[in-house]
Amino acid sequence: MTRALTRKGEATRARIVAGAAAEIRERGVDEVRLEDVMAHTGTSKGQLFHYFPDGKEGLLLAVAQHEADQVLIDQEPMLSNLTSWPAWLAWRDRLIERYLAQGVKCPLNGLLGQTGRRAPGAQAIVTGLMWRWQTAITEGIRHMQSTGDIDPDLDADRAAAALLAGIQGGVLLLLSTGKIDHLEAVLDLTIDSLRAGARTGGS
Amino acid sequence: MTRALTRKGEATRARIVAGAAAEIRERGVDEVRLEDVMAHTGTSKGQLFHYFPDGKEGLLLAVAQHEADQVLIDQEPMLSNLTSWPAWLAWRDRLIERYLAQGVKCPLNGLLGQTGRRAPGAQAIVTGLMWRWQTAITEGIRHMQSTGDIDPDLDADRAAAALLAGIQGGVLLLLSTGKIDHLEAVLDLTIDSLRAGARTGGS
DNA sequence: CGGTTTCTGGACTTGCGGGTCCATTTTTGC
DNA sequence: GCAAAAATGGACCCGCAAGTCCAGAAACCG
Repeated sequence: MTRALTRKGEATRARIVAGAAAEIRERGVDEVRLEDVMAHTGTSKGQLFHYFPDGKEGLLLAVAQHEADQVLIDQEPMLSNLTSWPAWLAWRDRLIERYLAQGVKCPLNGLLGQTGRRAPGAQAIVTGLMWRWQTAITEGIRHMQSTGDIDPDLDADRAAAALLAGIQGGVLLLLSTGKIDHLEAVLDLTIDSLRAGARTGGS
Repeated sequence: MTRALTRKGEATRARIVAGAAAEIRERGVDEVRLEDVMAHTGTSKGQLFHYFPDGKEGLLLAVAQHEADQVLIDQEPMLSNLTSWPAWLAWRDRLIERYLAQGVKCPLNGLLGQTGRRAPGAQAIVTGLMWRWQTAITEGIRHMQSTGDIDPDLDADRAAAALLAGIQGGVLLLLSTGKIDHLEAVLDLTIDSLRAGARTGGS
């Protein structure tokens, strides 16, 4: 049933999603009109509603999923290979570099709150993104515990939760203040803290 | 010049701001129509534009300021008295309790991104809030350093930045997932980390 | 090929909600 | 008490952008 898209159709659909995503990143969800998407992607209103029968709602949902996936892809291959301290630092550097580059034009900004309100399903997309993100961090910590680089008594899930929250807050503050300082501080201090109780262990 | 409000006028204005704030907390910025504010506060359109000549823009700005102030007030008197470990824990408990209670109905949700887009000045309000918040935390850390409860070599500003980011992210994740776990993890792990290098001193 | 489906373009409708206006009532200050 | 200023109520306007519709072009498939 989802079948019914020709080659050309699929290409157009993808073009719409990518274009809309870019437009939203640039100017914010509620500043982007369907008309803007049309202009930016060279499509007509008929096409928009052909590919997204639910209108803006559906389009926003597709964009949200697209952006959520991108957030994790941008952290690869580092995020899936947190197997040594240099690897952790490389990941840290990638995050800083990534968010410094995009500055205020953050996909999360569109996802959180804004998209969340409009599209009910967007909430699920955000939750899914956070879950995958945190899981990857947890696995990294577990691996380091298995090699003795992190205290095995540490609650990996809890530590990953705290780190993820720190990152989210750091990005949030980057959006508000324009400074990367918070994100840097969180990453550096948290990673240092993880290194602290290495094989010396204990209370 | 700002003078021109009678007793009654000031009361009405305050009623509008408080009512609009409540409405926005409940249903989100872009779900709240001027009409809703009117119904909820028992006012007419004429009044709204009488007190907020800039229309919705101005009203939103006033609401944002009101909510920003409230966020800090809700943390008092703990936030301004981080002078012992029990005090820190009391502050921690207040935060958890506060956010657990309000759950998804978070003023920040309205402030960040949403209001920020619409009202240019809202950005400044958020920045101001974060600055005041972080300053209070920094002072708490400095005080603990002066009593020897925290390693004096620690960069208080940086640590406060990280903690603030963690809190923001924790709240963000509370909004997304409905779980308080992230916020708890951040507070507990960060405070533990601050306690760690007490008077034993650094490396 | 030729019938069928999908794709594309764009004119048109519609409803919502912010903003304007002014007439009336209440308060203020002398 | 009385003019001036502020407060109130609500009818009206108006633009915008989402959504509808359909006719024609292109692509698919046997």
